[in-house]
Amino acid sequence: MKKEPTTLRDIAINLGVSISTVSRALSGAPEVNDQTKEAVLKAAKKLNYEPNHVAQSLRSNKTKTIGIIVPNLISHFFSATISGIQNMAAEKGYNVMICQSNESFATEVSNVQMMMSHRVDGLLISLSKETETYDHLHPILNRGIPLVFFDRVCEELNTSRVMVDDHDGAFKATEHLIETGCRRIAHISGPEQLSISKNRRQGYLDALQKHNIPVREELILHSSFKEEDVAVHTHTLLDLPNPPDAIFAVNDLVAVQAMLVIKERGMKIPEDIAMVGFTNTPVSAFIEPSLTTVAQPAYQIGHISAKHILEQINHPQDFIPQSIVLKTELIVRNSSRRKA
Amino acid sequence: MKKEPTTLRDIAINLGVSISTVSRALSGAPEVNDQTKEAVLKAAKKLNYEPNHVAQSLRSNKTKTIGIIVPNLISHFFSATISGIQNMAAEKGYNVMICQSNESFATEVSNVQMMMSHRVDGLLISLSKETETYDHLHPILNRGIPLVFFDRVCEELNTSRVMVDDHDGAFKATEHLIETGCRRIAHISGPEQLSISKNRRQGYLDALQKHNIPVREELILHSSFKEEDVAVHTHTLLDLPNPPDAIFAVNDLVAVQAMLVIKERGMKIPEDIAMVGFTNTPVSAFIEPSLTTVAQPAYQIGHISAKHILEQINHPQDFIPQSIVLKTELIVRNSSRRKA
DNA sequence: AAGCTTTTTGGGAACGTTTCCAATAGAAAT
DNA sequence: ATTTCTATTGGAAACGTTCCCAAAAAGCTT
Repeated sequence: MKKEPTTLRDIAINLGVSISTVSRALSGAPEVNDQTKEAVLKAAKKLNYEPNHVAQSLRSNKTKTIGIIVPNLISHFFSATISGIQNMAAEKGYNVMICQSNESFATEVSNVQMMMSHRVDGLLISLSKETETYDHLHPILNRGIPLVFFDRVCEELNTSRVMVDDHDGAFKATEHLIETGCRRIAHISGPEQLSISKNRRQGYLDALQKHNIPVREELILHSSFKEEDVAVHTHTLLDLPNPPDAIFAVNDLVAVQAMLVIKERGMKIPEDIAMVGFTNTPVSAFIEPSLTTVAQPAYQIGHISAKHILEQINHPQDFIPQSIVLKTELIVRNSSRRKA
Repeated sequence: MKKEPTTLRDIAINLGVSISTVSRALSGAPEVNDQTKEAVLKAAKKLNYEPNHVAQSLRSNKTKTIGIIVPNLISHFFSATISGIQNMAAEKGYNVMICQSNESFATEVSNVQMMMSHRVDGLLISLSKETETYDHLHPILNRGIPLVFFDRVCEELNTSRVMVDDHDGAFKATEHLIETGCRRIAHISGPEQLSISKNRRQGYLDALQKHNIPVREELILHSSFKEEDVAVHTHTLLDLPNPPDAIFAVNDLVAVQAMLVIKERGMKIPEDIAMVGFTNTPVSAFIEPSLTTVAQPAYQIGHISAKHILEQINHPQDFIPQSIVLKTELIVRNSSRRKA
């Protein structure tokens, strides 16, 4: 029933040569005679030989695998990123092992441990929203395993990072709202410890400052990414004595949830209140009104992250940690189009 | 700089005991003395021991890894499925290795080979749209590696399958259109060889037949999933002398693309033409008008697929191939709401 | 024909585990 | 005191590779 896979030994016995010779023939070593090489290749095919990657990994101390840890797989941004990573990895002969932290720090810790046990050649990670300490990553660094953060990065550790210019994107978004005549611009931010929350918030603040618009603390709210949470915050904003005339949300998901509440309350977007999101999720183009947003090149982020970590894996000597910052693009749609 | 990971041998030397003892202590074997066990555990922690999963795999002939091959990672359906798989796998102590075929048969073949090389304990696959033969999967079956198809299944091989009742979903969708008064119902199908295309098409046909509506061949078009392709087909349908008053699309993506063309031509949905999709992608709820669709429990599909393959892995003796068919749910939204 | 280099091959260790089998020690039983 | 038993430990093989080193074979040179 269950047939044992063919090994080098099987081929060697079949041909009456040594295991070493078979190994050399299959790995394309130059010292092996052309005829024997041909015979080995033929026998390998006949016996359906498939190299045992596990044994190769043990022997070579390289797994040709890169680990990926993301908060979730389901949101479009992360799945697009992973798509970019996987395609680049495959191109270079690497495979990917994927874990979701489900936004839980504890799960992230055990994911990291698992990746270490698995002896991945490198680790790409986007932090969970709960992550505030980085001790769980020290073993990775101590062992010299290449580590690259993407999107939700860690600014304390001396590693490479791939991200977009969150500050600039948020700045452009906010400035755009100002230019369309909004003056009471609220910001629904994300979990405070996340780099993206901090940077986008700062971009928002700096845009206000540039245009001499005073910051009103009550217009800045931190949300977890949960739907109920966003709804509550939106109601809070709309219930203010002097409610906002625009909301800049930390991402499209939050923006969309807020829009639902606004529409439910019978208010018009953008006439009563303008909306801007972040990321350019597919939904943003289709929702009514279509959502102005800051586009992040998700696939590119993955592609570049993978490329970068592979370089670090294959040329560890000339590696210096760097922060790769990609450009965002403001996509103006109907949720912010109003006569200024 | 790069520190070598601690091995059992390191712990053994550190304590002056044998490797066997260390191994037994860490694996919780009963024969080991309580004091030595404790000492070993302490030393392991002190030296940051992390079991070498590669060595364990080689020795045990089990990788505790399940492979996943999907056409793409980026579409919501597949990422949701994978999320379900990964969470279930993690719960049972397994990890996942993921490949995208990018809808290419050649890539799928090499993905399968890679999975074999990696000695995955089981393989979950959703076929590429180009896949028409299954020779590349025979080695998997011959070696007795559990293989489970999901969503885009193979009906020729004697393996387990997890899918939704595509026929029933399509039937309900078509019947719904008929009930709202549509009589010239077109169907934009998918690649012909895909099981989902065949089954949804048949559901559509059977609903027409049940209601004595003659089938018009010119109203049934097969599309690749490419956007341009869908646009061309939609124009073709609308240009017919007797154009359709409804379109049932093989999935939401196709439906949304068709809607764009319809709106572009200045026609009203659902008044001029009603639309129904399949899958219940997030976009379908937000597009204007909101899209009536047949909901597939994507996460559940993944969860159940993983659960099933794990049972097959761990209890191969009492395994019998089965087809697990999940229910769909028709979600009526505005794209098909018209006074009948 | 003997010595030399070059080409090709084989043997065996090693990677880090697990596990079978044997060995030791002490305790219990006679 | 001798035997028998149990509890605990160590040694070594094995999983399938790769690669170092030595050995054999073949081709050159003198």
